Amino acid sequence: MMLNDLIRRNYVKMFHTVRGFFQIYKMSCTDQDILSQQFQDANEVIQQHSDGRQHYQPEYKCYENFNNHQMHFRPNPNYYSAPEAPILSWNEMPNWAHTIPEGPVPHNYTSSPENQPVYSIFPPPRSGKGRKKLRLYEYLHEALYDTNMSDSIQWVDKGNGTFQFVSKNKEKLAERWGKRKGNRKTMTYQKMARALRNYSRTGEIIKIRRKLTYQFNPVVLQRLNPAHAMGRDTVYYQYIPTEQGYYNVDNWQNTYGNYTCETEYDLNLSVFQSQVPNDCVAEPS
DNA sequence: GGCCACGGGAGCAACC
DNA sequence: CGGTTGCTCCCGTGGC
Repeated sequence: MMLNDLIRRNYVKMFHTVRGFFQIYKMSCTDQDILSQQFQDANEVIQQHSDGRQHYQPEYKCYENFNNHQMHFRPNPNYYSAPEAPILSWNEMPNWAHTIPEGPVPHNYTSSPENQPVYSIFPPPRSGKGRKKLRLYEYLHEALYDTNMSDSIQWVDKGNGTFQFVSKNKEKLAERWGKRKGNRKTMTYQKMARALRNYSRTGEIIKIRRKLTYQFNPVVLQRLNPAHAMGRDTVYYQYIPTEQGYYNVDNWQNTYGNYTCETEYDLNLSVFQSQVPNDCVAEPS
């Protein structure tokens, strides 16, 4: 293999990796300055490891456009203050998913002998101001991907976000939740379930008519699970307690609360906008 | 009778 | 400093 080919491949691979990191990171980063700085750092790494990059069209063209655009992010006021996705075209967009583990990537996810090591690409949770507290549904979603918790909570249907508590160990999960929140008193399943029932009002999670079984709002699921949301034709169905079976995501908001797709529209738009490439030409900003 | 679901309502702490 | 949010805690009721 020619040395040039080797360098080129490594350069392209690095580029895809950084781009992938950026896509995930921009959805969770609350600070535009940090985002810009992180990406600049990544750029420096790329530049340090690529010589004669001018020979590597069209990747370099994409990189150049991407670099230019990250200076023109506009804050999205509707969601996490995430910067709007740069309108770019990525020919190999789905490839970057290989650099990111399947499933959710919680901040504090740790590797263990049972599960594969996972690289945390999210910024660590900020203590104090500027960082929202862990929500119960986030914790449950995290637990569903933690093999150590599989004796307490399990997916019934991962595709539509249906999960079930294991009767025998549900109290254990509740206790862990209480400890995680730093509660003085011991959390019980009953109290945790009360909080879950509150989610029915907002539509984030609904109770379905099966013992100890609940279902995530598809939009919530999508947000918690960005790696799954990208590059796939994901169709979510809603379980309707009236024996009508599963409903499409479009009908969710008609039945449950005020947690509508519109709430997350900008996020979803930015996710999908940046994954439908045709060429490497960026729109003028 | 035990388990689970449901919901009202008060309270609390962090955040805005 | 008051309002809001997201639980937390307790309780009564009802279905299976």
